[in-house]
This record gives sequence, C-alpha cells and structure tokens, in this order.
Amino acid sequence: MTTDALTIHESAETTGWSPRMLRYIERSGLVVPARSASGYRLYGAAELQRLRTLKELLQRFDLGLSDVVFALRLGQDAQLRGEVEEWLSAEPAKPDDVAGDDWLSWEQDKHQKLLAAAAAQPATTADPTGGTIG
Amino acid sequence: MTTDALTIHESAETTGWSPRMLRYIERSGLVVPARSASGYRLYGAAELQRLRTLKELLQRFDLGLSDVVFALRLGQDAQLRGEVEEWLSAEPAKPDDVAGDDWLSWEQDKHQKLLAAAAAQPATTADPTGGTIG
DNA sequence: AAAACCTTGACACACCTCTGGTAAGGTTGG
DNA sequence: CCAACCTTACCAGAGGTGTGTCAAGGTTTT
Repeated sequence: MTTDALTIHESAETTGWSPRMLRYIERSGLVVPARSASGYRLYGAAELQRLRTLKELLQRFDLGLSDVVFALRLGQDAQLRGEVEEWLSAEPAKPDDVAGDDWLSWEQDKHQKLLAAAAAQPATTADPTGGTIG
Repeated sequence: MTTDALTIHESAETTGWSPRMLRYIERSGLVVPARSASGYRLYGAAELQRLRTLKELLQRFDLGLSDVVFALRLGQDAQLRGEVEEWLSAEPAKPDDVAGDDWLSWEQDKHQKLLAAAAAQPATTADPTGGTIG
C-alpha cells in the first residue's frame, strides 16, 4: 500500500502530532483524512502539509484547536460571522470618563495564568446611540 | 449619581448577567465600562446594549466568551487573521478516496458532549499540489 | 459613623479541552 | 494463523473557562 498516502502512525511521526491527536483533530473537523475501503485513515501530502502548518499556527500564536475550529465555523456560517462582526463593530472600549490609569489588571488567581488581548483602537466615529436604558 | 450610567449591580439586573460575570467579561476585554474617579464601574447605554446583545449572541449560537474573544483578537491582529484564513483556505476536506460512508461518529466519551462542525463545501478547484512527503 | 454600596483577591467547583493510556476487535501480509 | 498494524470506546489527568461566594478594605450617603 505504498500508493502515496501514509497511515496514522506514519503521519504522526512525519508531522509531530501523536496518533491520538490526529484522531482528535479529525474529530474536530480540521484535518479529515481519506479512508481506505476498510476504514483505515489515509493521509495524503496535502493533509500532512496541513497538519504541519496547523501545528506551527497553534504554536506561533498560542491558539487552541478550538480557536481554529471556531474560525472554521466562522468561515462556513455566514450568519454567525455577520452577527459576530456586527457585535464587534460597535466600539470595543472607549476610555473617556476614566480617571485612574491601570485599573483592570487581570485576575491572576493561582489557577489563572494569562489570556491577554488588550484593546488598543482609538475610536474613530464615536456615536453612542444607546438604546432604551430602563 | 443618576447621571446616565449604572453601577455594576444595576447593570447586572438590567442585562441578566451577574456582577461577577460583568467583571469577568471586562477582564476578557469584551465590554469594558468607564470608571468613576474612585474606580467604580460605570455602564452607559452603549455598554448595556452590548451586554444584552452579547448574551443573546452566545445563546443563539452556543458560543463561549472565549470564542468572541478570539474573534476580537482576529479583528485586531491582521497577521493572525491572515494566517488563519490562509490555513483555512486550503481545501477543508476532500472526500474522494473514501470508501465507507459514516466513519467518524464523534468520540462520545461520558465527558465529551458535542462540538460538531462538519464540513460541507464541494471542492471547487481541486489542485492537491502536495509538498515533499518523505 | 454606620449602612450600603463598590473594589480586588482568593477558594471552590463543574464542565470542557487536550493528551496519554488500555481494551476488544477488524485487516493485512508473511 | 499469527504478528503487526488499524479501528472505536472508555478511563484518567492536567489545565482553562465560567460562575458563585466570601473576605478585607475603600466610598457614598444618610
């Protein structure tokens, strides 16, 4: 079976993932290999490349698989993407009335580590047309 | 202090979130209220609206705050967005060699519940220019 | 100055994500 | 037919997310 597709263990060695993770990644929908007639996973060159770049992507930006899964979902569900973008399009944070300077210093329990993602976009068009309050 | 901004407890009641969650949401960077001179959070009409729509967004699409946080990050980090989109742009899954039909039926441990996000995009341009395999 | 707010920090817990195992059973090939 | 693969299913455990609650201490208001 030396066609041009690798089995899961071979692919694992080539890509740096474990076989367990390759199945998990498949389950998450990110890299779904073809199957042989009897159900064996067959990773082709394209899949192997995707697995390698996926690993690098996750490491470089410190992402989780779930992040990429969500991005995939965003790319496939136009309505979801539209609503999320619309929500985000409202001004993200407008430090204006603020008096102090370094409020908000992240929880930092013994559990929590980091997460970071501070906003840093000067409000271009400030039109706080609020809704009905009470 | 009936200016036009609500305190955290008032905002909590109006939006359906708990005060604890309002702080958590602020920490995550999604809705950051202004602060009074002494550090009290002040939620204006815009923030209250955002909190309400956020709640609806999460419920309607079954998202987590972290998903929206990631979307925010995507919107702010062009490089990240570019690389993620590039990764996703490669064909997501090309059932072609597949023989069986309903392989892949989700792990279903007692822990795991669901996650779903099956791909359903007929490959338009199939050009599997693979890389070097071995 | 006491009551009723607010603030941050921390403990706790449930559930999810990510990973590694192990077990029971099908497939492949000598 | 037997070894060496593969498959799914389940147990386990570390660490993140989402949430409540409580403590110690400032602020506002009466």
